[in-house]
Amino acid sequence: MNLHLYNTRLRDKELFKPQDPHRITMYVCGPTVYNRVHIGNARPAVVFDTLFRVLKSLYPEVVYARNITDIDDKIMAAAQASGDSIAEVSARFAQAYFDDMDELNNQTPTIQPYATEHVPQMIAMVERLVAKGHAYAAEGHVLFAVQSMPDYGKLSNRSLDDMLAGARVEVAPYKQYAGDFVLWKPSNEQEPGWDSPWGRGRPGWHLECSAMIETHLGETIDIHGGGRDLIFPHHENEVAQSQCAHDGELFVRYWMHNGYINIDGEKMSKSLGNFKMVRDLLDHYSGETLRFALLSAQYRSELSFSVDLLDQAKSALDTLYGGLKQLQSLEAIKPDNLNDQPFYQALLDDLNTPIAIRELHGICKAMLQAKGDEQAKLKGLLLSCGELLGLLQQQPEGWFKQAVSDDAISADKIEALIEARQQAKRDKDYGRADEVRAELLAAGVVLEDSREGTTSWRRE
RNA sequence: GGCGCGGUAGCAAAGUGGUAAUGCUGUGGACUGCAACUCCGCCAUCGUCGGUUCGAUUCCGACCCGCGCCUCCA
Repeated sequence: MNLHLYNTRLRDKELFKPQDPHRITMYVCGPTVYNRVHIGNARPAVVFDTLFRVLKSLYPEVVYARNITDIDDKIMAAAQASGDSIAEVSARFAQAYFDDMDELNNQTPTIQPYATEHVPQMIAMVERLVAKGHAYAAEGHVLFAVQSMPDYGKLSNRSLDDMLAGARVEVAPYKQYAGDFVLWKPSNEQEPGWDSPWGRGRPGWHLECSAMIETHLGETIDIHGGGRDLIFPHHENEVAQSQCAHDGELFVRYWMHNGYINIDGEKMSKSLGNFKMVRDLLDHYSGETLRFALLSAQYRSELSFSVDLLDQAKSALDTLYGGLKQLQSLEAIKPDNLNDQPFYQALLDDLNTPIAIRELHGICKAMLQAKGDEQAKLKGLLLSCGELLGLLQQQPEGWFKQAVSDDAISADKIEALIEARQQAKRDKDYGRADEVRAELLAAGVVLEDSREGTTSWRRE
């Protein structure tokens, strides 16, 4: 079983060879908790959760860490605006993030470290960088000297000269070189801060990840993931800090970056204001529908996000759950492994989820045509494959009857109307029967009569 | 200016040097009291122009268009 992954570091797909096949280490950049996350923030969570599942199917132990950044100027601003403390704001939005990620069927990462719980490690790392000549203190700040690292810019494939030519860099007076970035910055009395050798202050943006990776996963990790927009400066600077602190030891073996979610051809982002909050989408679509939509494109591709996309995801899931519903009473026979399955092969090829989903449909179709044990095996296969994607794990009845919005018609009322329609049908009063069906359809409920005369229902 | 990505049916999205998966939608039919579900069938020549090749959507070149990063960003 060979897993191939696209490695940003090499700009090529390559065979995944872990450092230690008994213990895989993966780190993914989590949110800065100053507000609710949008669907673009959810993409890496879903993508790397899927990778987490695949890795667990291949290796005995996978340590997956996803951080919570709970100290940041944006959190300070949010706290100021709301009147709550920084701790209250970050705790509230961290919990909101966990809730949203749960809704999307993401498994809980092995470790969810908080930046504020690793400040001593960050300070220690800065001290080491200063001692090794890679960083310098100036006016209460400590800066990383990018020119001290020959390979700086390698991950993002850019040279120092080119970067500065872009000229969006604000050159602070305390910088020795325009491209140097902040490791530590001073805090005033109103701002949160920690005592350090350079005075009371707080860490720069990139430092936390380096410190938490070192603390929990070691100097060299197998996989580091995040959105494409983090390649520079965030990940480039993480590499710089970590490798220089570790005397050049390789920091990350496989760098993985997911593409953006686009709306009308443009990147969804907070600065453009064209984002959709996960929470708001959940008012209209189930978490599983959102997850399916996010997996409908290969993770490195951009994904065109729209109401259409979500409707399509919902319909596709209806088809798959519809197949499972037909065989509800059939006991599934789970496969021992998925090794020979095209579905699995697709995922092992850099998480080709569109092909994996195609295979899901193929298995479902084959399942409905099969008989006996073969059918039970295909049902088990479909469920096992679905599990690897974090899909199809609920009862079909539950899928079809879940009410997504609060003002949906109740199940009791639906049942009552169905009984009224059954009576009308018995009376051959088809006009009345159709009336009831139209009434329910208007409320978003579709009726399905069976050959036996029973009627089941589902929400659209 | 530097670096990079992409243009495939109405929508979404794979893929391959030998005339293009899959899903959704639409549509024809079977089934149904009528529907829904299900089943059978139909619906693209892959941005443009050149080149290489027996043959290119797939390789090369040019061009057009769109998008991204260049210290807020998943």
